[in-house]
Amino acid sequence: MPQLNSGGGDDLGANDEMIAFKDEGEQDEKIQENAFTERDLADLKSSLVNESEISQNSHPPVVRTGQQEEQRVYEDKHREHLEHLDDVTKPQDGGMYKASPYSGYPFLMLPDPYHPNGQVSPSANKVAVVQQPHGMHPLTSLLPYSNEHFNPSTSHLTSDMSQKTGVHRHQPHDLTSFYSLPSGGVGQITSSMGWQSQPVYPLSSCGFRQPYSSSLTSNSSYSRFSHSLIMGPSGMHPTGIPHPAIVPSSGRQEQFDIKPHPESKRDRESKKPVIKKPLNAFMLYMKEMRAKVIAECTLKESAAINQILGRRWHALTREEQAKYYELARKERQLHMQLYPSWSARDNYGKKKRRKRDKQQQDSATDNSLDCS
DNA sequence: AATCCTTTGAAGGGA
DNA sequence: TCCCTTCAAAGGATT
Repeated sequence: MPQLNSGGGDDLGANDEMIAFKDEGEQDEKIQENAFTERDLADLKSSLVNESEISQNSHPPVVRTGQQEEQRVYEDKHREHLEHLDDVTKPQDGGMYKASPYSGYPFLMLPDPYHPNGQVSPSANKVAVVQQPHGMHPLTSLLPYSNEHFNPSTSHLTSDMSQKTGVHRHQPHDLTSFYSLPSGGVGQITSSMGWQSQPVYPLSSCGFRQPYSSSLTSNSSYSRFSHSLIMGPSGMHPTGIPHPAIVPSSGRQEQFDIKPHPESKRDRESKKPVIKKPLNAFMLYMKEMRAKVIAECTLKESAAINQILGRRWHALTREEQAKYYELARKERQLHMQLYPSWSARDNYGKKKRRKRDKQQQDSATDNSLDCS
């Protein structure tokens, strides 16, 4: 069980996450890893025969002008919105949040305060945080997990009891303030503001898919989520903000179809939305950095991209990793508060995996990555 | 259509 | 306490 009550507030459960650093601490090792990370792209590409054939004539130039323009428009559009974020940004986070460079997705970005020489890399040191409507917590991405918990009148949020463990879960913050949305907030949330989907990076210029078009109307965007947990009487969550953590068990969000069609009771039950696991630090890092890797190395295969990201993750400094651990900790914290009875075990068996020889896989992996 | 691949970290269960 | 398994995201590849 996470140590939720270790320090109260945002200090909850921080220590355990830092344990992961112990094996990666040496600074010289970091330098070496940083050195080979420059080569990892070429290494992986060379290992991918098909990819290398495609990209042998150097990397195609990444067209960013459109993206930058969208970014500028987005920032202008939401400048006023962001001005209100100071109200909900905690002191230790002060000054860390700023507008996301990703257009069409309302990230708050965490510029890296630890970057050497004060240099800020284009995107490597920014952490995507879902932007919230006025008066909402930066981690609002996890708030509307369920209608019940999102209801401002749900007073039990401040202190909930886990139905399974009986562990008393204290609220580090007055979450009711986070849940409270401005009246009419549903209609005020534009498609460009809403985080109705997974984080989407504007990578159309480099061929990365954009599963959710920014041109979608609010209704069309929200229509991906239609379960009673998140939908109001009109087929929408009372807040109008569905969350990516809730997806129909029948498939991915983008595959979800709310069209009413005859279904058996069994089918309906089988399509109950699944409360997904909160993302860990590395997953958050991957979500942010995937687009950058794709743009840099023109790779699309996630397995190869994840290999690169895994190595880059290890190349990060402790401070850089700490940002993601902190975000992940807050995500878990909110997830636990919103779903006290949820267990990671609940989703076991949702994926049917084939058994494979792990040792054989490991040896193969070692060989393929032996390029440093 | 379903699953695999590939990464790290969290969580849970069994020994 | 340790070890193992599963899942979380992603999308092309494979079955």
